[in-house]
Amino acid sequence: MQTLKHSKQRDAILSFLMMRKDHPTADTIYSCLKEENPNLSLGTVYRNLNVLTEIGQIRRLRLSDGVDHFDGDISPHDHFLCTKCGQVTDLHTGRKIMEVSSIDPAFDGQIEGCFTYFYGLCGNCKEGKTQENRQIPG
Amino acid sequence: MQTLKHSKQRDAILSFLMMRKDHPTADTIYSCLKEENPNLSLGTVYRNLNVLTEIGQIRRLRLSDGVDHFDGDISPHDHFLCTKCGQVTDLHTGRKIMEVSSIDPAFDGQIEGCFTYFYGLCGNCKEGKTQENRQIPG
DNA sequence: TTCCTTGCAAATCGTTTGCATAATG
DNA sequence: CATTATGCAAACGATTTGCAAGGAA
Repeated sequence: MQTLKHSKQRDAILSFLMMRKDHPTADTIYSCLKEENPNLSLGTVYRNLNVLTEIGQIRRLRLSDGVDHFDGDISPHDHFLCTKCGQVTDLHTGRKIMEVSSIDPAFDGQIEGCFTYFYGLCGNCKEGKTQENRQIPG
Repeated sequence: MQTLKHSKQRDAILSFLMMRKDHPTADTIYSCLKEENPNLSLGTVYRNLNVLTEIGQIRRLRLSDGVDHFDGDISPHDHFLCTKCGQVTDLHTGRKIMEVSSIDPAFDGQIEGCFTYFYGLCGNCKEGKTQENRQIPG
């Protein structure tokens, strides 16, 4: 990989992501940051999101809506997807990979980690407060 | 949802998926089935994959390559993604949702289930037998 | 006959890329 | 100065959609 040079755009994207508790898409990031820097281009946002993901400073989430979401919190945690409103929230669990009680003995690879996506109804939807925007988990 | 009518195309897609032990994309399904039915169209494949997913007869997997994969095995099982060659394989674990040792007490939703994606090196890549096709898990 | 499904092609949408210019080290 | 990053617009690839015709209940 080539050496990284400093860039204001990348800094802005990273700090924006670290501030948010949700998981915005490239387009959301672009719209928000464009307010402060009207010259910002969408391609730059995508390029930097890829760089930041590659160097492990952010996490890319592929969820059921088919659009990439990004998470500025790279600490180990899982995600919860509401099957009704589509909202994605952090979910901190005590799970560790070793707690998996048994792994298929036929598996001959080497596990480095895992991501778990929980699904169900979020607090609001449980009480029927939101409009439908159904997502099929996967 | 509207009533489903029988269709040869949907049947073919479903039985094709149930036969495969891997997780083909819409395009792979299309190419394979087109050999037997040259009139088949890609749009039909996509439409039926959506229907089958909605009625729960197949599972859609969104993995790190950004293309949808489909799984004809809807029994509870997880998946393993090789970070080197990008291959996706089934991984049967003894995990049950209750084994999660603790859930964030701030979470006020209702969990119905979860999917776990493991990542690491598959058996072949562990031994350096494959060509690189790096995937970033997410 | 009614309504769902198909094939085809065009449209959509998220993401990537080429290129000339600007910024960084 | 050498190299990476940017903005812009065009290109791309996966998926969806409109429409007229075909097939199932």
